[in-house]
Amino acid sequence: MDLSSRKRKILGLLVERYIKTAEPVSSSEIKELYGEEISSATIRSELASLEELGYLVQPHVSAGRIPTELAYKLYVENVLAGEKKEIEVAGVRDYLGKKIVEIEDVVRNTARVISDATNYTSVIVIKNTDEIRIREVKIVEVDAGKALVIIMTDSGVIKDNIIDIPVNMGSGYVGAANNVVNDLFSGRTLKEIKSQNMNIDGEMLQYHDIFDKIVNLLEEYASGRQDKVFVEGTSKMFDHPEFSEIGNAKDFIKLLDEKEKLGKLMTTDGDIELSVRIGKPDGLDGNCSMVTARYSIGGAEIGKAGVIGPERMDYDKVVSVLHYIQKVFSGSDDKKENSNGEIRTRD
Amino acid sequence: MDLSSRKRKILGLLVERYIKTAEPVSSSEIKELYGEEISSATIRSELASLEELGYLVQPHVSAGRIPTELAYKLYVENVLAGEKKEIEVAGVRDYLGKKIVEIEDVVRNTARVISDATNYTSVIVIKNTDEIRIREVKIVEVDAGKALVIIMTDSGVIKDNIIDIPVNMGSGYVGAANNVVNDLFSGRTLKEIKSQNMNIDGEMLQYHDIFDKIVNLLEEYASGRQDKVFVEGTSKMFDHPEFSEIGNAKDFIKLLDEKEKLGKLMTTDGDIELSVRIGKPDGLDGNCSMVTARYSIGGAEIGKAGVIGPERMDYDKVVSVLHYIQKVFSGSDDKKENSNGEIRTRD
DNA sequence: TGTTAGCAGTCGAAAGGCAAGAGTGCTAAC
DNA sequence: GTTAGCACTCTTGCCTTTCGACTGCTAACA
Repeated sequence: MDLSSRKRKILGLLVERYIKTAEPVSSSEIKELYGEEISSATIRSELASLEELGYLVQPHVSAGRIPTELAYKLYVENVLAGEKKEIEVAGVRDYLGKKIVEIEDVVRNTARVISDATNYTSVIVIKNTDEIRIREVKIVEVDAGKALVIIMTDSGVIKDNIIDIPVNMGSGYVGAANNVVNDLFSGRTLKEIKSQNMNIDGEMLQYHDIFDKIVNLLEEYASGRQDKVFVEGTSKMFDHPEFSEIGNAKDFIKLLDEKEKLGKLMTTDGDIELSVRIGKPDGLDGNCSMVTARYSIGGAEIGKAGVIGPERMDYDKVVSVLHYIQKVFSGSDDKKENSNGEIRTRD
Repeated sequence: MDLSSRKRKILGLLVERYIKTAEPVSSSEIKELYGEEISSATIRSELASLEELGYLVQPHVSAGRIPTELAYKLYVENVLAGEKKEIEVAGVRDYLGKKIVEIEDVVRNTARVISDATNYTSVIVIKNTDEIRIREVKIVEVDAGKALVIIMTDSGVIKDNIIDIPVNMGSGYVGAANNVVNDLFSGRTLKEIKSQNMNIDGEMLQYHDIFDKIVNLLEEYASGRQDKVFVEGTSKMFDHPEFSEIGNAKDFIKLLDEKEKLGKLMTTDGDIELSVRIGKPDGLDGNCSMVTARYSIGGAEIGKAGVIGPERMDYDKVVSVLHYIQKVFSGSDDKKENSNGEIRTRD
């Protein structure tokens, strides 16, 4: 099943060429690219053999070859195994100056930067995971029987939500609840909170209700039902010829339109640092591909950032950009001290 | 310049027919629709006359006629002048049960409902106007020198923002600032606050800085730079044949992609209850039309809700749906009491 | 003067045919 | 195992023809 080194070289050249031109690649084109002396006839016989092995197809008999999913996967393996290209993406580091910023603004801007740098549509999902570390919880009464719960983490304010609280409990009630809840939650992740099975007794019992509601809120985030999905650069897809056919364009936009489905798709690959998914077998319709990377800000895991585009995608560039974003936002190449978050990088 | 009643009738039938079929309408088709006995030759001469007047064009000599912008505008005038169709849109009233909900969730869902009911792409912009009445402002310290400002209004929590505060001011500082700020802001609109020229003196002087920052925040909202734009049902555009040409589709998606521009476009028509804009002269490219309506929740003006689609749009339906949404959300047909917001309706 | 039937004329869309070009597979020779 | 040469296939573009849909015009009629 292993390919000869010549086959590998030819296949690699063909994939790269096709990524660039979106046209079937002929034997004579490869001859040009090959470097050493070799005849097109030899290449033709290699191409025929690669086709037999399932790496290539011919749209029709008098056309060149185009790569199959299998070929892309092999190509991507090589990209991931090799050194990442060093890419500097303008405008990213500006966000790192301020430590506390509204997380959604950072995310929206990150998405835009990724889209502009890669020229593909980018998607970021804020996964409300139970790995996020809570810095502080604030309960603020906003109306009779209603309170706003604000959950602050290392990476900013995640979300605010309204909960019901008991009425007629006196003016000190909310303040006291605040203290109790913070004793229990501050500095912990939801995972820890759930696994720790806190003991609530004596005076604390009266806040049991609020405690439960906050855990419920946190779990609601963690369940993924509330994942927030940000899409930027939708119109970039039109720059790629596969979407000049109206049917493909429609499928693509539909995918982006259904935010929940898209969010799920982004997160189904689990905890992989950087994952590349190609075509139908990976749950993507209409010969699309998706490259996603873990997305952390200053050590706190936020969710996934990624790119979605045609199967014929510039994987090398996309992987490099995402890798760079990952590196910068994780804070690992920054002198900034990070108190309590783990830092994860690839290298 | 006034049209004969027969011309008006023919033009009306033609526009409606074209809205339905997206095909040029022939004289014999109109003959069928006309009801009374009339020959196609007569209609042809009327059509020729309407073309001369600028209401119709012929794609080519052996085709039927299609309406021009002028014809649509006349048609829309009639739609707006006539009785609104009574339309009941499923799923809207569910949101009105709870009074305080996160405003963004309501908006997102409203947008989806509008899109589903009309079968066009819908856009809602939350205009951070200075007409929004502030219920309460909460300042919460989140970090040394950083505080989270939460602005609550009748229609929910609008937004939270981080501001810098003086360091080393003692633990009571933020609490006291809260009281001062609320004395000044609660129950007022930004407009009132700005026009009132509050006098800040004595003890209050030390909070001057915070006061200014909050006013700045509010003004930033009001300036419109921070308008939030929600788009739903992007893929619906593909259901309409004008977007089966890739160029048009691209223009349309680009328009939706540039959220700031889109937001501005939505709000440039000022304070009109329900506005219809058709084609280039109204700032829209690629024969698009846009119908927007004032969008209030329980008396508090939120922004604009609208629909964007091809020039050949079912204006009658769209206007009815938006009118219904407006009516329901304004709270005017609901028994729910509304304490301090003005209620505005059309009828 | 307005309305109508009839007819010639125009133009687009679809279908068919032809030529050019691109690229392959095969074969035979090295 | 590699290569040159050649026949073969299939797409693409272009042109022509045909068909059909509508119109505008004209002449007759109320």
